[in-house]
Amino acid sequence: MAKTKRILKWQRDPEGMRLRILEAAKQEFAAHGLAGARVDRIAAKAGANKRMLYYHVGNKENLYLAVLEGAYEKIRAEERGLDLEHLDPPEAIKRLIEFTWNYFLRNPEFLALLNTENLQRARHLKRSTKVKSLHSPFVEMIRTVVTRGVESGDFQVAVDPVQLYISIAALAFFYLSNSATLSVIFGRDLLSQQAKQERLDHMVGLVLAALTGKSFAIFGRNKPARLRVPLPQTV
Amino acid sequence: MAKTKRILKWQRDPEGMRLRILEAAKQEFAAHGLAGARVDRIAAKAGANKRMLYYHVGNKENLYLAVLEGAYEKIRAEERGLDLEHLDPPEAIKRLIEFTWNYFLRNPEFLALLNTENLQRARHLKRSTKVKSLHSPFVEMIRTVVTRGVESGDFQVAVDPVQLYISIAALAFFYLSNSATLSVIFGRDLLSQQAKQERLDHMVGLVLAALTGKSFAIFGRNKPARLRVPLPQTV
DNA sequence: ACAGTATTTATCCAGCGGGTTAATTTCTTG
DNA sequence: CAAGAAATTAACCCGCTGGATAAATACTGT
Repeated sequence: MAKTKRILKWQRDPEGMRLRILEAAKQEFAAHGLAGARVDRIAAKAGANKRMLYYHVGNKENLYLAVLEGAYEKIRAEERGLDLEHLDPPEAIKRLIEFTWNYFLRNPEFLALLNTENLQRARHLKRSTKVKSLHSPFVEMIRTVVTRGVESGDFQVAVDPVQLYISIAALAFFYLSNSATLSVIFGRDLLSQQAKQERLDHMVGLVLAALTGKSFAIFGRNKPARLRVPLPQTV
Repeated sequence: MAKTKRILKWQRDPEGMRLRILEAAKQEFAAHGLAGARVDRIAAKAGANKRMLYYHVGNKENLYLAVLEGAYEKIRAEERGLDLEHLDPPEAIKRLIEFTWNYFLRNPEFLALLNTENLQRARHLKRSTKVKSLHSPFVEMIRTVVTRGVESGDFQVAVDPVQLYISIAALAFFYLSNSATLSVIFGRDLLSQQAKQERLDHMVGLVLAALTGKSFAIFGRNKPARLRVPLPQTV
């Protein structure tokens, strides 16, 4: 009784604390960049004390690197979960594009973190041994899919898998990462349900048309009728 | 004589000062983002005093917006200088891609500024009347080129010009903007002369193959031999 | 030459922000 | 249950940064 009757002010939970700090830091760094992020806000968001950040992770830059490494680990893990090797080549490429698109949609902080790190010219990434060992499984996957596609006659030409990987990422990444400025420039909401569906159709159509030589429109997921009207609303 | 013999401590040059401030600010904001930029560094780089920034442009945020507006004005001006309407459709698209690629290569600060502004969810762009009136001439240009291409039989399908514009920008923008992290991930220098040439060939090939249905490789600028070897260096 | 204005300089300051110190509380273990 | 280790808290420090003030200097019209 005497032992436990006292009300505890707090409980220990080092692992949980560390996770909450990293999650809060991810949000903060993604929302404000490295210089714009505020250590106090991270602490508050994590339901922690500012001192805890330094106790668990070190200083601000270490915290940032830990967040970045976590982000790469997460996407690589999900990428590994996808096995597309057994699909026929065009279908595999389509799935790959859809996965990339949906991952970026589900994890907008990932885009912001990458942009932030590129603003730093990958200064932190370079000193990370962890990230360098995380090869994307997609490059090898694309290589075998493309090879199979060429052999089966589905594809016209054997593209460099790295180039294709970058291009697929680019089509999705740029659209989402720059949706704010693009929406202002074009005066339309690029993140509406319809706009997103149109973008996905466009990306799949573009890449598969390039690979197969067959017409664009047939790859649209649904409502391909939209694509038959080439004179859309004024811009 | 008596008039001019005195050594001047400084000369007035309001326009020149303003230009130097904006140029220095562009470099600083591009290199460090909005929060990371230092007003003192901008002043030093401009060969000016910190007080001058406030005298000429107002506060830090106004300075940032002025830089952003200048960046958009500059690219729009160069875009207008290109008239592609008279070229045959595939050639016009190729030129468009080359221009975009080269502009980004020549103006890396532009990429960084856009990323910075997107991190702010276009907060500043939204309050700029100037930028909103700066429509890119490329969208209308693409629309007519695509229409002509479809009519002449060069192109398979009439794409939405906005989607195509975004895709072309994406292929170049992402590669260059993210070259730092991508170079670490892939363990190769994506900015070497050869890598840049390969990227340009790939982009032109991808887009034109998609539009025309013809094979990828034929659009390469030179050394198309590279593309015939589909099993490149290990990644 | 003189007065008034535009431009530039030197200096200051209040608050913010990352980081630190030291004390307090909880857990572990013998 | 005692005592040391681990985790957490509260309070403080101080350099830096954006911004402000006022004085000095250059230009302009009369």
